[in-house]
Amino acid sequence: MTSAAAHIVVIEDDAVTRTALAGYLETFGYRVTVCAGAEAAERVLNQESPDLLIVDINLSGKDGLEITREQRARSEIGIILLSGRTDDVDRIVGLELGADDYVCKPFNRRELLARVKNLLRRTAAMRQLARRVVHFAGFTFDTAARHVVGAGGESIQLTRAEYELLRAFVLNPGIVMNRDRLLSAITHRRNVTSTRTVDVMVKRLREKFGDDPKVPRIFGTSHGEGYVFTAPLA
Amino acid sequence: MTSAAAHIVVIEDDAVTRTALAGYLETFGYRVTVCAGAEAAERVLNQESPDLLIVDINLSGKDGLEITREQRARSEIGIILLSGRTDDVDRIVGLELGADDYVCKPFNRRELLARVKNLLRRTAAMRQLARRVVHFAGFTFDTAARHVVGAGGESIQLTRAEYELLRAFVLNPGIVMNRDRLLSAITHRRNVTSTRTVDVMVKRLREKFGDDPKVPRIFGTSHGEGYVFTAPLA
DNA sequence: AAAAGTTGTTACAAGATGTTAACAGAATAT
DNA sequence: ATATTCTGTTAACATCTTGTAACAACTTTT
Repeated sequence: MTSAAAHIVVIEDDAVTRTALAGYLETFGYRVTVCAGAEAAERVLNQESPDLLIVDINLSGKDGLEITREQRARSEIGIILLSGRTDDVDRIVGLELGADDYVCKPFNRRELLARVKNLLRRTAAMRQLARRVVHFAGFTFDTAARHVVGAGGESIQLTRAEYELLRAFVLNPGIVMNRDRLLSAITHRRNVTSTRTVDVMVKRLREKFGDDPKVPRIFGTSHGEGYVFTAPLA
Repeated sequence: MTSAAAHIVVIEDDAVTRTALAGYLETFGYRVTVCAGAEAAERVLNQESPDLLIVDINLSGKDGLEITREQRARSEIGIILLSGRTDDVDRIVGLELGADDYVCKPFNRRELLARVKNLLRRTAAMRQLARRVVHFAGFTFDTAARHVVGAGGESIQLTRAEYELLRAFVLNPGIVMNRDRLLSAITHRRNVTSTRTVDVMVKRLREKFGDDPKVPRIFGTSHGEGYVFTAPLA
């Protein structure tokens, strides 16, 4: 598995399937966001960069095929289509639009999980090959090398958790993230309860980046809500 | 897409299906090698590095699942299983062994083609890595000759285990691998107790490549999870 | 302004990794 | 065949990382 929990977005208008699917995937440590329709999903897809999309093909409004076409045009995100019908045409059209997989309902959960795992393994290589370097507040953050260089060229060493946290921040600039979400980004253990861990990690990041908690330039506090990455990304 | 035609190996004991499939794929410009069984296929797989494997699950002798297991243990080649039966168990086992897809006979040719295309797109990034000679951090690693040359042209001698470990790293850049996985890459024993062996091997690799564990440029540590290859591949 | 709740900071214990040394078995040379 | 060298593994201990508790400082609400 890759380090941080993979983020899976489920777009499904049937509430029962939606909830069951999300619950099942969550027990395997994935971060799951559920959407009832294309509109809600697009907000998520525009703000974040999920790793995998599971889409019902028969949605009211914009359907699964349309979503597949749009997403594939702009990203290499993994796409699994769900369908109630065993319809050859739908399946072939979906696959030809670039969906990676097509699963018919009622589907076997274990099978879907295996497909999710395999597809995440495939897309992980692609995601990592696209080396991303981010600049902010004079720092240079190489996400692939897990490495930060300061304004003066000095190397800043990050621990694993600090790296994951910083990555979560720069992937979601300007978005307030609550502690649960940040925690799921930095921890690999399942049975963790304390969200105060996040506070401590943020403090440690602030220390390494010289950010004053009273006047934060990079890691802002949103009282009662969580933290935000506020530095301009260059 | 890569410039050269993708190479697809079809392993299928039914001559009719085999020929039809090969002919169909060839009309789309793929290079296709057909094999009636596992033995013939292994000769091809050992000599060349095909891009995709289409395997019938019910072969006499070594079956498709066994082939899947073996191939997945040593490469990231794309694998599509074919089956005459609509058997949930077979399908799930196949997928859990790491097969990328599972298609039931009689299959729709157009559907299979779409799946082949999609899978080749996914594995393209990985095939890029499977090159014989890899450059990183000033070193040149010839995977076939098991030989490394440093920036100054000096030869760096690797032991078998070190070579296997380095190979596992280079094939999975930027992906955190846990000790079990790394261990299975360097050892072929079954009854392994301690995974600390990996730590020692990583230390020795770091020594030979001049990588400081406190500021790792090549072999990164992911606390609580494992190790990552973080050097940019050129 | 006091109360309630939230966040910042510090210190510490548990857990994980880095490193060295030692050793048995495998490979190689004599 | 025997001696020698090399390799992979294990154990032990030093060092680093991480999660948590406790309390101080701060913010919001009443």
